[in-house]
Formats: sequence, structure tokens, C-alpha cells
Amino acid sequence: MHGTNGTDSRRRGKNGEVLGVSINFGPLANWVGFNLRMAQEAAFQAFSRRSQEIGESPGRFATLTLIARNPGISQTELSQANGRDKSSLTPVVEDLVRRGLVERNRMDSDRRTYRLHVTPAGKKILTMMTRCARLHERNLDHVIGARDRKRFIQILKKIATNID
Amino acid sequence: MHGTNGTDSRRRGKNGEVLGVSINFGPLANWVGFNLRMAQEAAFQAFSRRSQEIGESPGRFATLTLIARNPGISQTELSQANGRDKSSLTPVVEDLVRRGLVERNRMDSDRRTYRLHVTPAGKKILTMMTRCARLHERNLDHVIGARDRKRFIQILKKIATNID
DNA sequence: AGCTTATAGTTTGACATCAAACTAAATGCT
DNA sequence: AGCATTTAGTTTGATGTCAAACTATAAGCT
Repeated sequence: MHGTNGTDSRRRGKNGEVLGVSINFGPLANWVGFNLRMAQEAAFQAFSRRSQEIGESPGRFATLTLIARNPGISQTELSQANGRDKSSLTPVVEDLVRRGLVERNRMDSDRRTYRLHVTPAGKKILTMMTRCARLHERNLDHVIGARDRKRFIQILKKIATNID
Repeated sequence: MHGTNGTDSRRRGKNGEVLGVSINFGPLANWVGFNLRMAQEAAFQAFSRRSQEIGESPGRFATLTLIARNPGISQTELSQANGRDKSSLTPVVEDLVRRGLVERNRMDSDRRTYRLHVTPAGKKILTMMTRCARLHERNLDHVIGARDRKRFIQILKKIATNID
């Protein structure tokens, strides 16, 4: 039979003959939205694997950094800085508190809001996470190239803040 | 207990409200991974809103385009081109078939694999979706700037293909 | 003070996604 | 031929996310 094996990504006709055509992306190839998603997905997967090595969820990282850098931040402020809905944060903060990495106190002047702080134990974990993230960043830098890095980040920031 | 003493680095009024909305992002500010996620999230949300206007899910768009551009593509090839796991595709293709936008036939030479085609009805929907996506792209282009666009996409592609 | 509106955080329900286990079909080996 | 391995697609279970409904507090008005 016409051998079809997994290392051959070429398209084949109805009788299995090689067409020699790879995937046609059409307009997707030149569109920012699609390529942004593909890049983010690939980078996230790579970081996910790295995080697993130190037994952490990739999502914890930005959260813990933001609390450490902004002691007393509220959950709503945190969710905005982190680009996630506040309701997504509830189980994350719960987990960080349960593990003793974050402390959570009601504010005296407004009993609705919490103020978050990273504990010493949390700082230790954060140091490990940061080291892990730096390796990931070095990897990304290598792919992007030093020359374009700064401009690339600027553009990402512009998209995040100016879209819509 | 931390309470309301000097563990909060941010300036607050006498009732505790934050005066300056000045989040300190620490190392996140200069890291590609974080900014990539924030940009992708913002762009996706914007496209999501736009898709809703024509009553479509944003995820359907790339899928339908890829089928249209690669008639007879299999679900596994499609999932790879689309950067998603093949199992994520099952309900999507099911939905497209149910709505008569995509046709799905077993391949003669390999009864395991399907060959996907966009129907005339699917092509009509795709035209609408493409128009919608073009508006979104124009918006993104405006934010990015014509000068950097090409290079920016090149970098995104490099990340998607070369990471890890 | 009393009523109305706004805000911080949680709960709930709906999705999208991945990874692993699974089924059915094809291929390879002997 | 017979059995092991690989492959295409589905199912299942876990996770992360959003949006809307909810609670409890707080702030604004009159």
C-alpha cells in the first residue's frame, strides 16, 4: 500500500499518492491575530513544561510576582494587572494562602477588600520561579534576537493597551 | 498580622483608596512571555466581540479557513495546522458538520481518517467571517504601525516554530 | 437616619482546552 | 496467516477561564 507514516506531513490524494503540497494557510499566514495566538501557545507550552520541573503551575508565577512587587494589593487590582477576571483569581489566591505563600487580611477601612502579601515562604518559592522564568526568557530571547527584542516588547505592550 | 501598617507600598488616601494606579510589574514588564500573553488576550477579546456581532465563535474562523484552503484535509492535519490538540477539534468539526458548513467523508484508502470539505453554505459564512477578521486586522495594523508589521509577524512565526 | 447605588470578592454555569485512555483500522514483522 | 505496533479519531477527566448572579459592605443622596 502507499505508505502513510507519521513523519510525512505531505498531503495525499484520494488514492494516497503524494501531492507534495504542505498546508495552505491562506490569509492566516499574514494575519497578526493568528500568528499571535500560535506564538503565545508555543511559548506557553514551553513555559508550562519548565514550570512542571519545579512543581508549579505556570499561572501562579505572574500572580506571585505582582503581589510581591505590590504589597497590600487587592484582588481586583491584581486581576486587572494580571489581565484576568477577578473571579478567576479566587481559587488561585485560595491555593496560595492554603500553601502559606501568601497572607490575606481584610482592610480595616473597607471590610470588603483584602490586602495581599507574600510570606517569607512565598518569597523563597518566587525566587525559584523567577530563576525558572529567566531560563525561559533566555530561550525566547535567543529565538527573537537581541536586536529586535525591545521593539517587539513595545509592540506587544501597545497591542495590550491600545486595542479597541 | 500585617493589618494596616506600613506593609503597603502604594499611596492611599486616609480611607485606604489607592491614589495613583501605579502597579509595579517588576521583571514582568520586560519579559516576552508575560507581554505576549497580555497582547494575545487583548487581541482575542477584541476579536471575540467582533465575532459575536456576526454570531460566530472566534475559534471557528481559523478552522473553517484551513479546511477551505486545504480541501480534503484530515482532522489530525487540521489540528496541527491550527495549533490545537486533535481532541479539541472533535466537537468543533461536529458542530460545523451539524450546521452544514463542512462535509466529512471517510477516506477510501484509509477508513480511519476523514476528509473535510467546506460546503457552499460554509463558504458563504466564511466570507462573512473573513470580512470581520479583516476589520480586526486593520485595527491591529493601526496599533502596530505599517513599518513594523512584517518584522513583527516574522518574529511571531519564529517563536511558534522554533521554541523548544 | 434611611434608601439607593456602587464596589470587593465569591459562587455558579458554560466553554475551550489538553492529556491520557480508548476504539477501530492499518501496517509491519515473522 | 497471526500478532504486535502504529495511527485517526473519540471519550473522559481535570483545569483555567469568563460572564452573570449573588453577598456583604460602603458611599452617596435627600
